[in-house]
Amino acid sequence: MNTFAEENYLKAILNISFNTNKKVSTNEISNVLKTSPASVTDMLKKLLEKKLVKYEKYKGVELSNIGKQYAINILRKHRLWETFLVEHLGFNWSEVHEIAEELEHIKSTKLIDKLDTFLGYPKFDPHGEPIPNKQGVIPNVKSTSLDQMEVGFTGHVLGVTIDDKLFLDYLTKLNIKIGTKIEIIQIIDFDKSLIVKIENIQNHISFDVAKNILIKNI
Amino acid sequence: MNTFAEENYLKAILNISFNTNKKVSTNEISNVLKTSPASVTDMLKKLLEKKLVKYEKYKGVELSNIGKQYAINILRKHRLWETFLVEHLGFNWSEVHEIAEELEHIKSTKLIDKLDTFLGYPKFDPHGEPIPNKQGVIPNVKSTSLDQMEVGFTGHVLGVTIDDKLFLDYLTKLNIKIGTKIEIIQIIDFDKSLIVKIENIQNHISFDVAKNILIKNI
DNA sequence: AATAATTTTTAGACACAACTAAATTTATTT
DNA sequence: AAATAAATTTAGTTGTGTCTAAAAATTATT
Repeated sequence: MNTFAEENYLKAILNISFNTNKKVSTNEISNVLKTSPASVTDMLKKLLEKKLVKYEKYKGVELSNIGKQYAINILRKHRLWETFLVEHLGFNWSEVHEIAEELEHIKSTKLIDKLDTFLGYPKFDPHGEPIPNKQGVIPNVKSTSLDQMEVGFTGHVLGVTIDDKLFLDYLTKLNIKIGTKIEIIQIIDFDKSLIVKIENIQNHISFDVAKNILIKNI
Repeated sequence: MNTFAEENYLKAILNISFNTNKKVSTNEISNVLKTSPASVTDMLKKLLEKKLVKYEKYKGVELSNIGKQYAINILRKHRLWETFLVEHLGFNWSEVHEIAEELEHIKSTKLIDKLDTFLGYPKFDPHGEPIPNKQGVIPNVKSTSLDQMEVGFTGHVLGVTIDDKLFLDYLTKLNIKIGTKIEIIQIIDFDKSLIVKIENIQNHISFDVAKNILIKNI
């Protein structure tokens, strides 16, 4: 079995390379995990030793097949617990990340499978992120971030791509949640910020916010 | 905040001294936690430093008020999680201990209070053990272990005092669970073992087993 | 292509929590 | 009361996972 620290490194590597599939740099990992680059190098050696990553000095890392399996399993646990916290314990979507960061390290496979059953095999977590199934298969939906769309576009929020309290609380204040209908009224050329209509109220949101909101891609 | 290891020591000290209220020895702790006595001494020094225990070299330990609060809170978390696992996820009472040993270290107070609410503020866990409330108050029921009773006694099982898989699986095989009616038919003088009637079937149980079964004390 | 800047790794330390072996203290016998 | 036994503590190591400072490798710039 792996330690918490090892699991957090695997998860970080998976997250960083999720869309790009490119090798991950030492610095990127140290930024995500808020540790020193030296610590990252130390850990990468350990993970290489355990054959959880493919790693060459100065050349970056990627997950091995086994490492990826582990990482996806942690993601599965994280997202199932988040679903439980929101749907059954009454947490709101901005509060659950930190708690799930701890719960995701609970080892029992039987536990997570029973939790999955209890929750009714959900495919998406409270942030719209896909939940890997027992076999590690991640449901995929074609989605696009809001910043890619043009003036006049109308669609519904599918999910968000970051799980940060400040961000989620801000969205909540804007009345944006999963399923919310959004219409793009105007795009400001200068900073690419957007004026959008949500529940018949106009709001001005930054490019950075739009980039982290996913909408259905027809 | 305290580490997992510290929390396990606090819990062990609480468990060992629960009924007696006497000081706990280094050896007792090392037996419970399956570590060396030397490790226990090291940790006791650390806990003393943090004012979580009262400890004098060679004289044994006891919990300080703060230490006791922490320990009771861990007990509360352990037992609430066990209740969740049995009542909502469909585990049986012999499977939940190991998992709860991990879950009890999840930090969030809000989580445990919401779990408590979700479960309906249970007073006893699946083994009949009392669950401390948010204030750390432990419900007390007057109970006696089965070995204290005499031939002819009839009563109902209130709970068990150890949370060991082998023991609980054995009880399950004997058809003993919480609420089960037990009648003492005979006590063997030689080894203090008991012949008991459970669901109209006679069984022979050892003194050791009887000692760990609690029955109502009228 | 040489130099500068950046990134990454190595070297050396440290805190935590465990260990074994040896020394010390306390308890029990004789 | 002295000798023996048992329990406990100290001393010295080890494995994780982190750190800082310095060295080495890679990338970017002139």
